[in-house]
Amino acid sequence: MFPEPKARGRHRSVEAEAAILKATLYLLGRRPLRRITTDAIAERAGVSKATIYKWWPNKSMVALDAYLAGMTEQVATPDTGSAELDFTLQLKSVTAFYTSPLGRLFGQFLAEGQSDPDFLALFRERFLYARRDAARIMWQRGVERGELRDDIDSDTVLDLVYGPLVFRLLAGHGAVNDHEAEIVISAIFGGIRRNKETAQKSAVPPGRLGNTESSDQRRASKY
Amino acid sequence: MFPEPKARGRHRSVEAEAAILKATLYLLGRRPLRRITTDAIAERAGVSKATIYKWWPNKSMVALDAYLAGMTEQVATPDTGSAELDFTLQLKSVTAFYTSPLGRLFGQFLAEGQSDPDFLALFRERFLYARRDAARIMWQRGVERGELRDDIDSDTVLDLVYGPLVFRLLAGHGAVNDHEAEIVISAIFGGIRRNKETAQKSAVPPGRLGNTESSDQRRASKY
DNA sequence: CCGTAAAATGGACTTTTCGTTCAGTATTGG
DNA sequence: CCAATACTGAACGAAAAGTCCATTTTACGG
Repeated sequence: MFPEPKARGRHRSVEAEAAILKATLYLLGRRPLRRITTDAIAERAGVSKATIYKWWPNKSMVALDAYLAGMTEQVATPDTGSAELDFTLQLKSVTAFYTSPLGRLFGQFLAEGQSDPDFLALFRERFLYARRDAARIMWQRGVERGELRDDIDSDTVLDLVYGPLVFRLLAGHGAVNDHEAEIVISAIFGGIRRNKETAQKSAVPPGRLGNTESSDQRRASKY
Repeated sequence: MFPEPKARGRHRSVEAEAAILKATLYLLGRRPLRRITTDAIAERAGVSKATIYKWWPNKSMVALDAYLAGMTEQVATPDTGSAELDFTLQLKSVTAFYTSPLGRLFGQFLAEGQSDPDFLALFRERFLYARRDAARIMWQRGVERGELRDDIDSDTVLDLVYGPLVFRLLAGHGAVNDHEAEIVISAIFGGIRRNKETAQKSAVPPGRLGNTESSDQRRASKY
């Protein structure tokens, strides 16, 4: 728990560790994790490859450490008094991060995890759950204020909120931006079923069918 | 368009192609795509590796072909007269498929696509969009019957429906099964905002807060 | 019916990357 | 000083990707 400068022999080089993480982040900003080699990290960090393997089991773990270290909490957890507004701001903040060079790593890590269960578990523990705990607070506040249903599990809600844009981020269909974040949140909060409330709000006459071809990043539909 | 046995030289071996796809499917059922080698496919198919590389650019493409060929339309597109029921049945069907040996490949392909944009694009074209078009029909029917909001883009709806469970499938948090499918659909259709309708339906007294620890596959929350 | 060009295949080859090893050197506490 | 620990640099073997060339199969023109 305490800092222990009591080790017997030569101490671990903090410069080397910092250089490794920095070099890793640099490379991760330029190409996917999969196409980065341990040799490249070692060379750019000015460090022997053996030093890297002494402290990390593989490059995925180096990348995860670099990610966590380089991420100085870039995502907001707003508290405006309105749960829907909180979630909208939060999801906009998240989409902005996930489409940034550093944030794109999220998809890389999930990809890596598909063939490495241990890594995936670590990613959940050290990144995903921390984020989800923060977002859960927003849900709790909304429930306590009586704005939100109290019969839905908060984990379900988090997946409803983040799932759609994570899906888009990974599959690459559809845009991931502020506008889409707003649409997703408003749909989730109001539901997609037609009822009195939405029927009143709807600006589109009932005769007009959906499929309005609004999303620019979509191919031509067959229907 | 027509079968053309008119090629000049030696003909492509249909046995070899079939053997390659079959061997690939066999291996994909046993370990993740990432950990399957082209040599292993070639050996099991009784075929030279060069033959594989002659017809496919890499093993991901072989896997995609094997996937599409081996998938005899295992997912239903129900038409019960109720959009919510249709989507519930459909999502149950999808989760069953995605948790099956063959269906797990969905995540593998998305993972592969994170470091290979061309492959990801092809995956969208040849798999994702076909599935989405089928599901879109269900949405259209619901809109035409007046059950569903006509001011929401169908692509948004598809991401709302599939995104949450795709997210769970890839990140490995939370369960992916019939029960969760029901919960997701009912939440999406009704919305998560508390209103008269949900307040009536709620079996939980307003005084009791959420976070009921219902999901078994969740770690202990910090809150 | 035969020779030839075109195309496909098989086996060996090269290249890349990973992860390890090891001998030598550097640094630190006791 | 010495015992312990860390870092370097280079080399190594294994695994996997991808390529090359000799061989085989086929259609076509004569």
